[in-house]
This record gives sequence, C-alpha cells and structure tokens, in this order.
Amino acid sequence: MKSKITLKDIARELEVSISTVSKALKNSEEISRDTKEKVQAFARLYNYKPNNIAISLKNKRTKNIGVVIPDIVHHFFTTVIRGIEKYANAKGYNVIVCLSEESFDKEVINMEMLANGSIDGFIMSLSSETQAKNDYNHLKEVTEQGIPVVLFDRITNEIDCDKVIIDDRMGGYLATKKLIEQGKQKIALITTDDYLSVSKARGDGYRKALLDSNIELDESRILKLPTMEMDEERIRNFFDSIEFDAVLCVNEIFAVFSMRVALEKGLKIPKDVAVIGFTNGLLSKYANPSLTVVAQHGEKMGEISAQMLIEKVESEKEEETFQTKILEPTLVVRDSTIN
Amino acid sequence: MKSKITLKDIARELEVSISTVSKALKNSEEISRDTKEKVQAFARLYNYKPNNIAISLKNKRTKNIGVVIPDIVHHFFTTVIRGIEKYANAKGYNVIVCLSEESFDKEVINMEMLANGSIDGFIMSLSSETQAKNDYNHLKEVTEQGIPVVLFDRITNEIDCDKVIIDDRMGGYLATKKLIEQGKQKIALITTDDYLSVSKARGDGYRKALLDSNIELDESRILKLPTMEMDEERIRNFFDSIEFDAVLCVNEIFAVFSMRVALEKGLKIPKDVAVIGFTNGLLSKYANPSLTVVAQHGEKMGEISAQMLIEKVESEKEEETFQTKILEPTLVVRDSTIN
DNA sequence: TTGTACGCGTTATCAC
DNA sequence: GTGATAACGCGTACAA
Repeated sequence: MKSKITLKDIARELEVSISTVSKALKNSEEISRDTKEKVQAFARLYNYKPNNIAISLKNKRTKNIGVVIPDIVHHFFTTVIRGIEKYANAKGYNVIVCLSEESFDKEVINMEMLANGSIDGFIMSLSSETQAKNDYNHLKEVTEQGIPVVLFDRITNEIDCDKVIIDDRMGGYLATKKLIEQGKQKIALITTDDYLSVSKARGDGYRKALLDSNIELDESRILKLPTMEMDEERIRNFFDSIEFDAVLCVNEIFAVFSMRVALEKGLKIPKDVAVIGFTNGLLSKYANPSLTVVAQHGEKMGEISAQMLIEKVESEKEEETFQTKILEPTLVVRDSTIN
Repeated sequence: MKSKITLKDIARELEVSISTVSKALKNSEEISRDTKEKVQAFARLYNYKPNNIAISLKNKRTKNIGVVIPDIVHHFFTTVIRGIEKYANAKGYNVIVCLSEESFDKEVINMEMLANGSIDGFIMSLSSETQAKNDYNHLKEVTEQGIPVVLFDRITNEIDCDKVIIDDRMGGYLATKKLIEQGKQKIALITTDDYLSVSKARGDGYRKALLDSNIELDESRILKLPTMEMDEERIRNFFDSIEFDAVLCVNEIFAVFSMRVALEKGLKIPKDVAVIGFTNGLLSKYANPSLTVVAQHGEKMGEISAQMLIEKVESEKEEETFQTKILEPTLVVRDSTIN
C-alpha cells in the first residue's frame, strides 16, 4: 500500500528543501529548469496531489458547500441538489448534503457541525419544524460569523441573506385560473398548515384566482394537513365530505392520490374532476392519467442558489447587499385537465 | 461580525498559553480548577468550537464520507443516501455527495477530488459508462492508497473491497415466478444491455424461472435498452411487435410506462397483462393501477454500506478481509398483478 | 537558484 | 500546574 506522498517525502527523496519542491511544482521562475524537471517527473511518477485539508487550513477556504434540506425523497429537492452539484462542481466545489428530516434539532446540529470550518457557505431550505417554531437563531449565528447563506424555496424574512424562490402565489393563481377556465367552480384545495411558507403562498394564489372570477370561497373545500406527509385517510374523508369538480394540491403526491380516489368513486378525469399538482416530477409524468402540474424548476433553483453562494464566497468585499431571486412557475399541461 | 474564535484568541485574552487553554477545555487533570473554570466560561461566552479542518489535519481523519453515485433522481439512490446519512450522522460523519451522471470521466474526477484528503472513505455505485468500459483503475488507485471503499448495487469483481448488493437474480426469479403462477406464459422483459451488472443478474433470474417452469425462452420478447434512460418510442415499438400477457421491467419507470401503453391498447391490467417492476418507489405506490415491484431496500443498503465503511475507517488494523453482503429482495404485491 | 522561517488551528509530549 | 515545542501538509516572504 503506497500511502499518499507529500512534499516532504519528495524533498527528502530528492535531497532538496520542501519549499523548492513546492515552487518547482508550481513552475516558479525562481527554480532552475533542471530541478523543476526532476521534481515534476518525480511527482508525476508518484502521483503527487496536494492535500486538500492542508490547503483548506492555509487558505481558510474549503471549497465545500453545505446543503441542508428537509428531505431527499421528494423529487423537488433532488432536482435542486442536481442543479447545485452541476454548478458547484464546475466551479471546483464539493457538496456536503445534510438532511434535517423536517426536524428543527437536526437542522441545528447539522449546521453547527458544518459551520466549524467544514464549509464555505450554506444553501438551505428550512425544515417545517423550524418554520413552525419560527426560531432562526442558528441561522443568525452563522450569518453573524460571516458565513454566506442562500435560502431557497422554504425561506424566512427574519434572516438577511440571499434567497431564491419561485412565485408560489402566482403558481397557485395560474393553476386555479386554469381550472376555472375549464368551467370548474367547486375547486378543492389540499395543502398544509400556513406556517409552511410555500403552502401559504400557494393558497393565497388560489384565493386570489377565485376572487378575480367572482367565485365564492368555500373554506370547507380546503384541507390543511399538518405536514407534506401523505395521509390517505384524511384525504379520503375529505373527498367524502365535499362536492368538488376540481382539485388543486400543493405537491404531486397529494394530487396523484386524489386522482386515485376520484377514479375509485367512478369519476372521470378530467371531465368530472380536473386535477393539478405542484412539482413536475416523474410521478406526474407517468401517472395514469398524466398529471397537470405547476413546475417549480428545481434544477434551475439549485444552479442559481449555487451561483449566488459562490459569488458571495469568492467576493472579498464584505458587502451587505442581499437579493431575492423569484423564478416564475410554469404550468405543464397534461391529461388531468382538459386539453 | 464576530468571526470564529480560536484557542490563540482565548489564550491572548486570558493571558495564558495556548496549551493551557487546550487542556483546560478538555478538563485535563493537570490544570487547576481556577484556570479551568475561567477558560471554560470564556469559551462558552464566545461560543468557542474547535476548527474541524485543523483537527482533520492533525488526526488525518476528516469524519467525511464520500458518496459517488450515478444519479440522484432515481428513487432507489435517494433512499440509499438517506440510509447512509442516517447511520453516518449518528456516528458523527458528514456525507459528501457527488454525481457521476453515468459518466466515467465525472466519476474519475469526483473521486480524485475527494481522495486528496477530503474524505475518510468512499461509498459508491458504478456509473453505467464505467461498467461498459470495464475500467476500474480509479478505484484501484484509491484502494491502493489505503482508502476504504464500499461498493453497492452496481459493483464489479475487479476490485477487492466490501460490497453490498441485493440478490438481483433472485429478484428477477421471484418476479417471473409470480407472473408464471398467475398463468402468464408470454412474459416480456424490458431491461438494459448486459454490462449493467444488475440488469444482467435480473435477466438471469428471469431465464431461470422460465426454465424451471418449462416455458420456452423467446428472445424476441426481451428488449434491451442501452441505458436506464426512458425511451418511449422503442418501448412502444417493442410492444407493437410482440405478443405478451405479462411484463417484467428492471425499473419502475419502464414498468409504469408499460402499463400506460397496455392501457392505451385497451388491455386490462392485470387480467390481460400483469406487470412487475424493480424499485419500490413513490411511482409504484401511486401509479394507477398501483404497481407490483421487487423492493430493493435501498435505505437498508445505505445503512449497511455506511456501517461497513465506518468500521473499516475506524479499525486500525490493516486487515485485508472483505465481505459482500447480499440482501434479499422482496416482492411487494399491488394491483398490477392478480391478487 | 535554493533554503529558512513562519503561519494556518489543534493536540501531544516534555520540560520547568 | 503551566508553558514551550513539535507536528500535521502546504505556501510564501524573506534571507542566503
């Protein structure tokens, strides 16, 4: 087993000093051609690669990005990670992924672990528990230490940092409008409690659309689940208790499941019931019938987040200007709506 | 902005030496109660946390695990990541995720980046290009350097290291048997070229099951796609060209799409056509009809991989004994098969 | 042209 | 009980 070779090893072997080796490998003008060639050949032979850790310690730059997200099984987050990876890798950064699993405590622990020198900055989306508690001290501490943070999707106004979101209100509005255009009047909404920033915004869009079309809002047609977790029973009961000719859901799982319940009731999709969800994932594409959705452009969000973060990381100046990028959602029309 | 505080800062402030501070914070017996209390109070006040990078350099241990996988959007890999995260986090390790995106070059680059001190070990699943090229020098180099590697799912016998797989052959066998039991005789198989280790094994199981039941193998009923990428047209053409009463697919996407094609042809599922896929993901659960699958237990695989890796990382002795853990697949029966 | 010395933050050993 | 020193691996300002 040939363990990693260091500058020191090369120096000893070639009977020169460490700094000579270091300079030779950097092709410094100071060093004679002879020595340079000798050193470089030796280094190549033994496959010398500088130790990242030592360089990190020296430069106070790790070239690592910490990503803290609530969940990795939801399609949206995986696409965001992919976007982050893509951009970060191209810039020579690695991505450390930590899952909060919607838990406040895990979010805090993960951040503390990473904040002690492991990463140059954070990209994160808040756990539902954090949004429910409305406690952002862990974020405050990190930003006060001068570690750049980019929040995406599930954000808060309590923290001054860069942010990337889609216009969820517009998403809710577009979807609801689409349903109304198809002649639907009794549009159900399956969402979560309002503490989740995205659900709140989507619900607002839904209300706005109804209002604009002079359709009376019927609160009984709104089901608020405690989290994004699937709860088949409550959804079934909900549909048993109301009249509806369309359903808007804040994710694709709720939507696909709603389609199943509707089909089981003998309803035709989209004639009797039209359905729209959020997140343009595999589920929507391959569901039967395929599902019309509000696309959130996760990969794009990831790329932009990474770009904003790396810019902050690499800019020396300590500017305190933060921006919020708002992406526009788009409607991907499939067979769960007419046309 | 209060930047991170170091031992040196504390020492200067309290007018003691750095080593005294270090010992005091470790509650060393050598230090007087007085000093210890003073130092500890000060450290707590300024929220001192040791710098991970410095500790890594000293200990030659990063407490980071590198995970290199082909893809993150496939449900199977996300569940594996979750399993790895779970176990690794509990042990105080962070997870650095790199995507090869099925590319040999990216796999090599990612590994090289991480191998220079960033991680204590690798958990990986080979990219399809790597398996196609059959070139594992990047893995050899890493293992020769003494960096532990655990391969999961897509593995190779060319490399001596710990491995975790499910018995894909048995999975293919179980699924095919199930279809045969339901009276199916013309069982189509949608898979990929044989260089993908898992596809090959699943195909072998399929053949074995047919053989055991004295059903003649008809090669025209086997579609081999070049990769795990969806190719709607080829699948459609395939179904147009053969007679079939059942379909086995090596992933859930192929399977769900096959169901759609069958439905479009006016066939009833599972009466006219029964369908089974691999991977017990959201897609299978929420498809209409819901899909019977061979579950791969990704989360379990992730946990076991992490466990094996960390054990190797933390064991001083340089044992050259490697094991291969083989998990048993299980059939999750849903509505795409009878009963 | 080459080498010495120092610093990044921490810990461990040894001397006082 | 406390502190100086060396070491982890690297880079660089400065000295020779």
